[in-house]
Amino acid sequence: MRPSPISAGPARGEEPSRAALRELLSADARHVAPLLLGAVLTHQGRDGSVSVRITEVEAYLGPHDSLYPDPGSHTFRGATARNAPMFGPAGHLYVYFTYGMHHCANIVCGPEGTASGLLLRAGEVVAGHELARARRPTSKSAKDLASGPARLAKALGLTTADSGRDALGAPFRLELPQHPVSGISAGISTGPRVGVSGAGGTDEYPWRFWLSGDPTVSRYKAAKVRPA
DNA sequence: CGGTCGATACACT
DNA sequence: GTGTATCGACCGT
Repeated sequence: MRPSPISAGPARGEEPSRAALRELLSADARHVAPLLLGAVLTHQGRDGSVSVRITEVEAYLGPHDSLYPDPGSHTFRGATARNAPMFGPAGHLYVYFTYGMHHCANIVCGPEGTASGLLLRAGEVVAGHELARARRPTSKSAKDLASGPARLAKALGLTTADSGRDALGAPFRLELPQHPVSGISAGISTGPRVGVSGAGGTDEYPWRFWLSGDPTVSRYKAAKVRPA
């Protein structure tokens, strides 16, 4: 068996359509973001299937691929056991646990090793409402089912057990929208990231992307400032 | 609808 | 030991 070629391209032997999708995701996260908006992520769990149309994402950059360091990124201080999937190939999931109770999911982007990705901040449940509702009994309306990063992860049934798994293959599926070529970036807004304080949380870094006017997009809240 | 606050356990220093 | 890429309950408007 020959050693694998030195190439940042898709894995050998991958089905062409999946390889093409992975190639698209292997671009800079800030360029991938508009492609992911409107895309549908499906998770087929043992208890059923839920599909979410992604309406809001945030780019997090790796320690070496950006013009500026990104202290808001989990990869800012290098690889750890938790963030290892971020250093892997594009299209895989990085799921982390935070605040003692919430899971949040990212799609890894960029060439392998750059450790950047897109946090899935909000979406609209487009299939599997009953299961999503069962997973999130506290949601008051359909639009609340995945309107927030932890809500989205919960609705899709994602946990840290899914971190590192390929979002482009079973039991997952990722379908990009058929954007008219002329309107790829139409209806997309950008702004500062949510909940990131200090550098990377200001509008120097407008790395939050959402579908303009979409009702599932979370309202902007400035990073919490603690009293002196 | 908007602001405040407590809960919770894990990763990392 | 410290801080967290958040949520939901509660309260006032």
